[in-house]
Amino acid sequence: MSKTNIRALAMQLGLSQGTVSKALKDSYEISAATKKRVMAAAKKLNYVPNAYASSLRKKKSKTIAVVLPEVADSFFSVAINGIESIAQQKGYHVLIYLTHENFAKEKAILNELKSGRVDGVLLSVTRETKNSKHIFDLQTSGVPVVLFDRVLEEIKTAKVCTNDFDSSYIAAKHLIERGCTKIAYLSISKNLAIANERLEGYKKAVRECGLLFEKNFLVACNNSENYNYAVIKKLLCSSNRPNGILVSVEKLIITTYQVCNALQLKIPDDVKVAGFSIFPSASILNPPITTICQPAFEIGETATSLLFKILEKRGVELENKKIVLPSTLIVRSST
Amino acid sequence: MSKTNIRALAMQLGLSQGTVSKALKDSYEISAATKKRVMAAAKKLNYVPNAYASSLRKKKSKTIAVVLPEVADSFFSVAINGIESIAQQKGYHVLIYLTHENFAKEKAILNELKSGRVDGVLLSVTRETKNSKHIFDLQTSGVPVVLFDRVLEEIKTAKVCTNDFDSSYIAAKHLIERGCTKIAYLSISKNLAIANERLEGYKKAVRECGLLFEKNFLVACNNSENYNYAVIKKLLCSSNRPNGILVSVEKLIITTYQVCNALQLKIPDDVKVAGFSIFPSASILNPPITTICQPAFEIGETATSLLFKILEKRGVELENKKIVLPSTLIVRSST
DNA sequence: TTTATTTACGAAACCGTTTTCGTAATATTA
DNA sequence: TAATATTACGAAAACGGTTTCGTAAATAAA
Repeated sequence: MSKTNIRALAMQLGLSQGTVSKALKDSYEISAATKKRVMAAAKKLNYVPNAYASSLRKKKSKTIAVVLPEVADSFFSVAINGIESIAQQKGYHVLIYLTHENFAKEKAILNELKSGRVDGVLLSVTRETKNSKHIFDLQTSGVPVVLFDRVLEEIKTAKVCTNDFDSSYIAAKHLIERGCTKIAYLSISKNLAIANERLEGYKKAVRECGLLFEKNFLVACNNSENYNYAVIKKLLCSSNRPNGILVSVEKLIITTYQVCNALQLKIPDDVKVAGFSIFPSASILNPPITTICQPAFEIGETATSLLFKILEKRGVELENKKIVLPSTLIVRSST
Repeated sequence: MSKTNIRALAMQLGLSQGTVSKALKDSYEISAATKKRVMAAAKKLNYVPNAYASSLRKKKSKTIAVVLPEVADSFFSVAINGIESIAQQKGYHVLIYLTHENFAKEKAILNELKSGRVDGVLLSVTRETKNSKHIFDLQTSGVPVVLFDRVLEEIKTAKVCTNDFDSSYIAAKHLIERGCTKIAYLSISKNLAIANERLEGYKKAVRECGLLFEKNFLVACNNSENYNYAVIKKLLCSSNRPNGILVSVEKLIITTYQVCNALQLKIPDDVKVAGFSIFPSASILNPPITTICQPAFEIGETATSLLFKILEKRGVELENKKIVLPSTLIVRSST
């Protein structure tokens, strides 16, 4: 066990605890000579201060929490990298919590985070989250929350996301320019603001261009791969088959391609496909897929930086602003 | 602020702190009536115990750390899912630290973890890690460490990994069966045990089959995409071009495909390619790639379960065993 | 030389829990 | 009824740091 606590260290040195504590923090109250002695002894005894004792007294944990739906998706993996890189650089620790798209879990986790365990929270809500009371409660308990990617407008705080409406609109337009006349839209959630933005962007493009709009072109997918496969297959087998598909979420791209392969539909000849994705393998798919590529790393970084601005009290007033980092349409041979 | 601490709660109820504390933990010392009263008041005042005060007193943090090279890779993303799912189920918190393949960082992180911040550590070492003193030090300071995927044999502890040697051997054999006579091997590290296992598996297959073995078939890649692209290109432009490639790490698969496209080399006609990967998109690549698929989720789960067995002191003696979860070769059209 | 100031440190309170131990009040047994 | 056991709670000491405040000694100013 790391038996050397500050008391033992002080004993060894013939100093008081307080003096040792101050010396280690390079306090002006302590003479240079003493500091040197203390540092040397600390190193020799391999003294590592107890994190929780310190946090308890200082009421600062040097820890943030990241709460997100899942990490299997490329987007969140990369976002975590952005978050961790800033946090590590600031000397902060990162707790990670997965909600698995389960609202009750999100609520329970946020409630637990009132325990003083973290100084701040980065949150991307579940697909089920409609109500925001649990977030508000956490905020009023004194824990700042920054929302990223899947944000909730009604919460007053900093938010970082991408231009879902515009990029969806642009992608749909692109499909239309490439000759698509019947465009289907694969969605994953009805509650999510982000999902609605994408849907509305798509709708706007379709409306503007006077395309005919079949109700069954709006395909609601869920968490079940089998279900999604079936429902996409049904879409592509229908008499009124779409000749373009806008896929609003990464993993559905794979399913879409698989269905096309199974049905021997040629992309882009029979159907053109574009999707929201940051697949590193986008360029080597068959065919390479046109993607709306989200700045995942930057979103993570930016959200974390904003949180730290609050934590470091540089500007207390930076609340309730929304930062939009643009996605980019990368055209490849699937359209 | 969450002002309600246990003292305030006790005051409100006209009880002592100790009594309230015990009541909340359903101690036998407290009458049923009092418990009920306390629970009700706690709920009403939205009392959430301070995590660090509790940890400090109990000398248990209910927290584990996951230290790994990076999370951009599919493997680690999925492993984290496995880890988090077990941890959450046990009521533990998960701290995540990325070393970015930097040994000094790994050392610093592990040293910091002597602070009592965590009860245990799950570690997958960096590509640079040769020395294991820092791990040993952490262990002797009383923090159990379980290694996963990228393990270090010399450390006495539980280890969870996959059968890198065998699966590499099998994959190389497979390439040979498919007619490859000149097989290159793309590697990423010289230190890593796991990398060496894979290399040796490959070598064994090549040797067994009496294939000619060019020194330049062993291609050492690194973290730089540009470098890797160049070096793979050089390999495929050489007069003695290989007709099979075994790719030992996921992200190099993409580079390999890109180089083949650029050089207009047909997979699998001109070169057959197989690689270690858990790409969800493996089946829709051009062409679908034959992969050695690692049980990432299970590795994460198993490592975490082992750690909890130590933490919960069920069997103190479960040290120094290595659990091998087999990978599976999934043959697709790239070979 | 006397007074004011600065320097360098120690004593002790404090952060918010948990846990040990002691003890009235009540219940049980002899 | 007296002796013993049990029940239900309170007082106080931890846990290991940090921080406030007080104060001798050293130094500077008058």
